[in-house]
Amino acid sequence: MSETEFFDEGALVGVLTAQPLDRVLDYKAPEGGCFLGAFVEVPLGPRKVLGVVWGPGRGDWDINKVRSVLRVLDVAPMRSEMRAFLRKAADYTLTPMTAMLRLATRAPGLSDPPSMQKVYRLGDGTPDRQTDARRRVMEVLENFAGLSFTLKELSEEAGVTSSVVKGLVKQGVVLEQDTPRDVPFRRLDPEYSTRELNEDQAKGVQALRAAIQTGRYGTTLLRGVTGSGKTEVYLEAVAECLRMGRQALVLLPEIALTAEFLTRVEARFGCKPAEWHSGVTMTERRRIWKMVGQGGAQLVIGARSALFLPYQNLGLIVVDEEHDTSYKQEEGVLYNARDMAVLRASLCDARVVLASATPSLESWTNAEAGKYDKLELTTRYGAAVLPDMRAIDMRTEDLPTSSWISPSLQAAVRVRLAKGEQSLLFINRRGYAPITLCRACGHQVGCDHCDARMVEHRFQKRLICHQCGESKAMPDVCPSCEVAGKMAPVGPGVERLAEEAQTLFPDARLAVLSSDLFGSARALKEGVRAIADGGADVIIGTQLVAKGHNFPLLTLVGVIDADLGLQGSDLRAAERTFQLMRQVAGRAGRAERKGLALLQSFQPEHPVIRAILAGDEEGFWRAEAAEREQARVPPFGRMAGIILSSPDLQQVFDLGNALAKNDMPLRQIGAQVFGPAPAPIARVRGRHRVRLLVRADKGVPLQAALKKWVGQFRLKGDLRLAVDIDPQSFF
DNA sequence: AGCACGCCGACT
DNA sequence: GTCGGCGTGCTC
Repeated sequence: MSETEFFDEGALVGVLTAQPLDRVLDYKAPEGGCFLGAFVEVPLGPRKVLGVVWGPGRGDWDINKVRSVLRVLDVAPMRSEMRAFLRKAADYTLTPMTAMLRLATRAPGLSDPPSMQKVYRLGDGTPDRQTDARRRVMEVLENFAGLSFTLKELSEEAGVTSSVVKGLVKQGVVLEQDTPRDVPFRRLDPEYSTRELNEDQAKGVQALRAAIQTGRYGTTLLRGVTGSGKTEVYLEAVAECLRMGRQALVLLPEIALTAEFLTRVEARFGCKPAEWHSGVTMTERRRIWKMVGQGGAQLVIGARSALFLPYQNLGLIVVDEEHDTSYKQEEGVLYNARDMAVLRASLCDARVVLASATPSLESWTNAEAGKYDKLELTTRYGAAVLPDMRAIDMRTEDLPTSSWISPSLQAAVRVRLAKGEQSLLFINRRGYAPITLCRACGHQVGCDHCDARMVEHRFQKRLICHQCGESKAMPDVCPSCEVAGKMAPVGPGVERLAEEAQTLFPDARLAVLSSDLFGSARALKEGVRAIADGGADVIIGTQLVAKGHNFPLLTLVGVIDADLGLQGSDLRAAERTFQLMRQVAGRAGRAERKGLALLQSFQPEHPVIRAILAGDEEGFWRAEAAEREQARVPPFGRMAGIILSSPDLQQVFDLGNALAKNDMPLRQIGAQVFGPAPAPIARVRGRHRVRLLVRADKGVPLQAALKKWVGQFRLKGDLRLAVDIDPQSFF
């Protein structure tokens, strides 16, 4: 590629901005010229906006209207590989480039001058009068010589008010200096603390090291059952990457990004890595963005958006829990972080490690086909062993209505209680009851803005829509037939299960673990720790508990409804259930005690339940792969979803029908259209949503056909259309 | 995305 | 008469 790398002052340059004008805009290069990839500030209408010099100008805009780039920003220019990554990701997901750029500049104040802060250190003057407070300040500065303090840090450490420090500054005893706020992260030491590895782990580490040393792209699927020490293995891969002088990124599902994990990283490398997720402050975001771009951050631990940081020498991306569905962004830019990690790595000669106890069928298939290397950790760490897994056949259990804990499960819990061990009752439903029904007329309380049912949350004494967050008071009178006192909860949620457990085991200490019962991530973490330390005998939990916390006293897992997720037409339902069960089952008996997992099921002969119980992972994957291959669905075919939305129901259906009828561009590549049908949630925040599904064979130019197909229609008014490549949810 | 322009209903 | 509703169009 012969691209001009530098543009002289006045030359026509194309600038990509984050404004939703789907094209690169022409500007004149500023005074002093600019490099390709430079971050710049440009005038756009009455505003100044951020942009990136994307290439030579197109020259098709009235030259008299072309304005000049205002200035080049003082940040590292965007590397060509990053531009290629954004372009390819845009092509793959059918996302406008401007939206991609927005993802890549998700840090505030990039156009501000480097932010400065005042720091204080010891000078060589002596105070006119020595006081207690002044002595304490000087002691602190002497004890931590070489470190610099902010005013707040220093005065707090010394236990004085800030005026004491200011007074010392005036006399030259303490020096006040300006330093940049965005400082490099402390260097991580790959040799800081190495840990004894078992044979399996050592073999895995060796293979990963060799792979990283090649300095080439490649993907490794790292499979390891819960407790097999996956984290230790990939942290050694990180260490090797750091030794090579390259940067590393560890992606975690947002919920798994805990202080506990960061502490582990710190224990391995001697200091904390950069931490990137939605809860990080704006100043810290800007620091990370800038430092990643200039090599002042070696390791980022982050949620999926960390993939779009401006790494200058990325050598390794670890995607932990790669099967986790939260890697697929479901709003805004629809991308799957796992796939984008592979794309990005392939463009910058980095290694990818996909880690999971229960890989996605996509990754499993890629590994089987030899596209990914395979590493397996089979030995469990320490003395822990996999639990026994058995089904409880609910058809033969004697269970009154509105109860969900079968006699067999009750008996198992009682055994644990007698031995002082913990039991976990797992149910994948938040709230008290999923349905609130009027016993007089059959009316179900729904959300006013969405087509979702309102879920009763008894702790909060409200009905909540899990889609839009809308809540209302629990009605006493039926909103439909106006009969009073007939509203009744139907079905179990985690809160209701807790109620039942309390009645069944009145002397047991109960703990409910559900994400919405803790105000903050910190409170949640505290709660989990207290419970893990033995603060409860019976734990009732939702999805949340399936994510990697260690409960040493836990020896029984009871899955209330193992059939949830088997019904329906979701092509990944079986896979999800399998993964979830395996993970929850992985909780039991992580320490020395042998665990037991009991799955309550109305169809224990279902192949998925049978495969889980048999512990036959390979068998499950093979059977599932064969079914999908037969149906030519992912990963053996390709799918795309089209979501249309508008406040006007008629309008969305009209467009949906028009799309379905004018499907020539799709027929040309042999793809089929299904729908239009109401989307998984047919109404969200007052907008009606309709979905079409497209299925195509592998290897056909699906994106191009979709573009052509969708491009036939101009969207009027408030009508919106989103293309979702590789959709994850189907109803 | 913003922001201006512009064309129709109820107000001091 | 005009204040203001938000539909349409423009930004290099």
